[in-house]
Amino acid sequence: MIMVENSQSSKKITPGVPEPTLRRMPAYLNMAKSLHREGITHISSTRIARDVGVDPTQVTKDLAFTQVVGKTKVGYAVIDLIESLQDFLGYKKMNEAFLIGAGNLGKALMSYNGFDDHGLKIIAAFDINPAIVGMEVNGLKVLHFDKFRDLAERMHVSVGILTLPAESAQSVADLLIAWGIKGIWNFSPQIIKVPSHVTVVNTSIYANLAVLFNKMSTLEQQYKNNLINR
Amino acid sequence: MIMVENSQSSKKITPGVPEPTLRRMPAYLNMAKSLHREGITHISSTRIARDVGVDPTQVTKDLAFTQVVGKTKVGYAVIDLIESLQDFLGYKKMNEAFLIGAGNLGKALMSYNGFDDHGLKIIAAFDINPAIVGMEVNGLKVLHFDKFRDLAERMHVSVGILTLPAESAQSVADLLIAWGIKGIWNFSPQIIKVPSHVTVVNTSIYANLAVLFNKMSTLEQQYKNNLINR
DNA sequence: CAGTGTGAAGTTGTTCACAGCA
DNA sequence: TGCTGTGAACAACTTCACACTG
Repeated sequence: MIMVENSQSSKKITPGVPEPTLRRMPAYLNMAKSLHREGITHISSTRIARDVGVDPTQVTKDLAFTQVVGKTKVGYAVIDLIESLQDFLGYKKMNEAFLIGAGNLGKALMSYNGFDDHGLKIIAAFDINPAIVGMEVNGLKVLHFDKFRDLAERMHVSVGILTLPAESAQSVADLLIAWGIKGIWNFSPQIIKVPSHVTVVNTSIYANLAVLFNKMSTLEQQYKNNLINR
Repeated sequence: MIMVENSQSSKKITPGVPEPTLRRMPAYLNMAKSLHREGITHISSTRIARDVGVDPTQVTKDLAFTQVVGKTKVGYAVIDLIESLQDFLGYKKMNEAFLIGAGNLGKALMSYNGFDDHGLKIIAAFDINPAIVGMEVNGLKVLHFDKFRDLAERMHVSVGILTLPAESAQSVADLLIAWGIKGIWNFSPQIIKVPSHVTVVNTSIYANLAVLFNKMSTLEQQYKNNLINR
């Protein structure tokens, strides 16, 4: 048995799970859950692959990260899969979050009840707009951002959700980091920079639109070319 | 001047723009816009790179897709950049969209006024929940999904936005496609499958959470290891 | 033989190195 | 010198091929 311990000079210690893998996992989990509801107990990576639309080997390799083991011929036990994935994705321990910017998107996230089962709990929301401060959304009152420091010191919150305009994203992020936040979920189009001990995930709505439009027009173009070329 | 026309047998006609590139472009645009507001007229890829947090060469290569040309020593003209990017990203022509599923997220997207400048206009919203049908959100009435077919036939809508539960995502997508939609923006955790002439972009909120949590705990782990190893 | 698991090959995207320019 | 632009090296991710297992 060969085991390479990458103990080269401090460049990269943990290889980490590939991001594409992480992005696929919720889809596997979702599928496993619906199979479970249907009473199906076992599933092969081949079938997961077909239903989710990726390569079977990919599924196998992805699942290997969760340390679930499949039985040859039978496949994976659906319950094991659900457990392993939930565990791996960190849906079991609760991460408490502050949300900054209670505009449309912010309010939507506050109203979103699906987070509870996915390891995230928004425990306070902030804004600076007087028209918004004081509003109650889904049982959560929107506080003035002034109060942030106070609360951040008392409660040990790990995640900051930024649903605010691009202009203020970086400066608010800096404050969050100074006050001890470990992860930032950034919904603004401004890509923010953070020190290496902090994690950011950028979920820009416009990035997705960009991909959608571009692919649509590429396809259209391709279709036109085909018509001409034949 | 060399110009390679990839006219090899019909395997891939258009190479297409790399998806990561597309995802970065809105950030460049955002930056260019804020420079423009500050009255800055020229910017180098080196500086864009530093501010956005990617490699300078990457920026150059990304921008090359938009056909914008930079001047040596000076950089790119900010106005050109804005124009080229907006054009490239398809923010100039309007794509009309139907939104299906007017729950929290659906309503949030309906209230989101930023789409107008980004080439997307939601012209109708549908649901089947009687408690939601008939509501008015941001000047748009939520219709019963029954009405969809009728409207889809009359109006030539290109984009469908799915903000509905995983269970119904695939079946609704199939209907949309049958009725002529060209692109689907899927917010449900169910990865949906479509014929090759239709584009899908999956924007699962949980996929992002998964990445955030995993990276956070990897970092934490790494930090602990370092403490021990030294 | 239908399925897992894995090393090797292939593909895509990123970073490096450097030529050319003002 | 500071910058664009590009071909070549590199790294990450995906797909292929196949050994193994019940």
